[in-house]
Amino acid sequence: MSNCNNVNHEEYAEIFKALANPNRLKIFSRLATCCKPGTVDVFNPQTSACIGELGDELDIVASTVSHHIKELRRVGLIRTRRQGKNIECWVDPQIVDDLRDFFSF
Amino acid sequence: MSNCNNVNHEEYAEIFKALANPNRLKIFSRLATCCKPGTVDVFNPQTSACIGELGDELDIVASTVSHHIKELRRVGLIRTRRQGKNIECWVDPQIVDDLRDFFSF
DNA sequence: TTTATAATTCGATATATGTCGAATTGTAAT
DNA sequence: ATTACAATTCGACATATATCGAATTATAAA
Repeated sequence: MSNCNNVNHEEYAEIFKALANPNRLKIFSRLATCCKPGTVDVFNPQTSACIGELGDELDIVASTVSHHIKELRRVGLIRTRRQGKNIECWVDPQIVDDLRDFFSF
Repeated sequence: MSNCNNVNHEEYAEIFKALANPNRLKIFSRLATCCKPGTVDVFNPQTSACIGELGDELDIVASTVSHHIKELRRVGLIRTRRQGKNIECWVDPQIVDDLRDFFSF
């Protein structure tokens, strides 16, 4: 269960680049967190959010949030689906496990 | 032992930025890995390396390695000390634990 | 003291990024 | 069909970054 360097560094560098911007990191944390009031499970669907919500919470305009979401999605950190007028965003539990493993040398 | 968002996002964004470059990520992995032949412990001092070694292994000129090392050091991912003509570089075990915790939501 | 080796700093350049506002597209409600 | 709301795309700008080679500095050996 340890990394031991059998890892695609290019791919992980891309992932870390996605987490290297404070706003994107906040978005990711916001979507992954288990501490939001009203949530019980780690990856409770309740922790999902849409572009507008995220923009309001972080005080960024929608176009910028959209851009960040695209980037997080590109590297596989989050998933999205349209739900009516909104785009629902959530974190893929698998990637969090992978990242924890990355740091198990 | 879980992150739960009580975290300085600015600080971690800086750390991830340092890991966002393939060459820096390789340097970090190289220094942190437990799989190098001849090493037994996770953070065995044998896994340390100097600028020249790292440059040879990754085929980058010394000035670039030096620059990357400076950056990794700045954000606390590695430590260094001068040993004669060489600069010895190694990974601080604590930061690896911190990073694993970061992904324990 | 001179020479050799390792690392750092400096200057230059090309490339990428974050952010915004305006215009556009997609979806639902009236 | 019109209106309203949400998200995306586009264009622009300013800022940051990765990399190299040349020049410099630090340390050790002859």
